[in-house]
Amino acid sequence: MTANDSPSEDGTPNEERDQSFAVDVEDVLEDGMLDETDSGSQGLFDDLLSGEPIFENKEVLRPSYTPHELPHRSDQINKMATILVAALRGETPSNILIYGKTGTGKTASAKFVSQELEQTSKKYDVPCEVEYINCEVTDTQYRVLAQLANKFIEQNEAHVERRLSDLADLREAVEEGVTAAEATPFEDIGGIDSRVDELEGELEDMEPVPMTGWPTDRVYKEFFEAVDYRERVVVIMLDEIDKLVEKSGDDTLYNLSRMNSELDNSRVSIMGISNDLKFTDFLDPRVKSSLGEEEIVFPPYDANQLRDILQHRADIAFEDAALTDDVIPLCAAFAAQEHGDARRALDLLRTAGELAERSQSEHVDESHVRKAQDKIELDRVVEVVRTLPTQSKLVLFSIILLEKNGVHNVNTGEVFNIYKRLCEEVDADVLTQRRVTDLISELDMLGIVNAIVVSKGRYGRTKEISLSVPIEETEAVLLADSRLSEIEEIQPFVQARFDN
DNA sequence: GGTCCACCGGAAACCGCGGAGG
DNA sequence: CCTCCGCGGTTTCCGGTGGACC
Repeated sequence: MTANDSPSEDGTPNEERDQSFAVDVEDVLEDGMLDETDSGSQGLFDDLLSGEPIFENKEVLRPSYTPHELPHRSDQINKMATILVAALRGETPSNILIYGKTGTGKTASAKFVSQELEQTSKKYDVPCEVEYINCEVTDTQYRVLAQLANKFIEQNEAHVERRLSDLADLREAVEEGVTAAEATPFEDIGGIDSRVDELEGELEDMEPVPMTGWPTDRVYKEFFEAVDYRERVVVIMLDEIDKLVEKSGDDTLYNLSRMNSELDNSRVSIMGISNDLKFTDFLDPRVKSSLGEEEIVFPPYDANQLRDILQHRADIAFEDAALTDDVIPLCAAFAAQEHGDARRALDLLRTAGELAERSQSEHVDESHVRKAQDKIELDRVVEVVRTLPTQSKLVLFSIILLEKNGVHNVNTGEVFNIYKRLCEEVDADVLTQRRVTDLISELDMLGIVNAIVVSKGRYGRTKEISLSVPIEETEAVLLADSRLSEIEEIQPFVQARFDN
């Protein structure tokens, strides 16, 4: 449905704000209930606000939420920690490559570990930083480098400004009579001033990299210098790293992985996160070996593990006793069928809760979960159909027209005839039957239609095609396409053909 | 058993397009 | 700037096929 529900792993850093916001909403809910009993007047929203609230904090169920505990991932987390602890000793940690399908907790675990790492580094005052980049959003070498460069330039600026204010304090102290030599390495105020000038000069040089326009090697140089500006260990987290390689090759990774040999002050370590287990096949062997020094695999969750995860989050997300007992096992079972995707399971649970809320029932029960499953499935289909290429839409529409006229298990020939006529109607070029059979097979792969080859003996051999999605909704989506919306007159034609 | 329908699906050629490279 | 190459989508060509019917 909306963009919010799309399964993107965007790392929006405003969870805390969202949570506090969610709490405010709950407060409003309470107030609303009181007001209603007082005044007795029924406004538009009063109905919706009345009744028991089901959610206590819905944000916990959203994909962007980073949990503080990740059940069944302690092995992976510990392994990451044992590798990254080198950073806290000032050594370079090995590069890490993390594999796992969507919704197996890769990003969440990695973010959790990096938060811990940064906190610990502050505690012991070891300079160590983690930079997160989502390569699906930042998908070219230039953008990756520019983003990193700007992050570090910004930090360096802050660092220099801090030093400047320290020096200003010091200058004051010296003027008040403390001998400079006692407190500082500077001999007198003149020494401090010249150091201030020096730093201000450096500050001048730190300009951010523009989002476009520079040659890539200049951006690289800029990034390199920003990182090497002072002593530290930097962990670069590249999420969806397979997307980056797919779209812009392995140059970026090559450059990043050989940086260490040229850096004087700092150390860089790369942490790649990939959905695709085989993506290293496309890499330069040198990059492959340096990047995959350590590999961590995140296997899909099974139904029991999913149940733990859901239980864990549901405790926070829902009001006490808002869920009936079978809700969580059912969500877990559904999601386990879908390759153990935890995000999917959480989505299901949240949608079930929303449906319950909307229908104003006091509990979330099994029926809501089933409805939620249907709704998510429908949303998926709508999305797939909506983004289909025009030719495929025409083919699908032909099948729908036939189906609507009571022809089930249509064969390729019939579909092709209708399709041809449709093409004339909307002024699209007509593809060959050969090609149309391929399109039908694609629709089959997407689960929109079901096509099996059957032999009708004497009367040939063909695909029997039947629709496997709800007719009305799908048709509505197709008609929403500007090119297909003009079709209306085709109905009599199908009828005529059918009469033959 | 042979025929033959009506399409399947592999192979290869073709065609426009965009991007790398001269 | 032009040229060439690779690529995805498409067309052309064609051999293949399971089983109802003769």
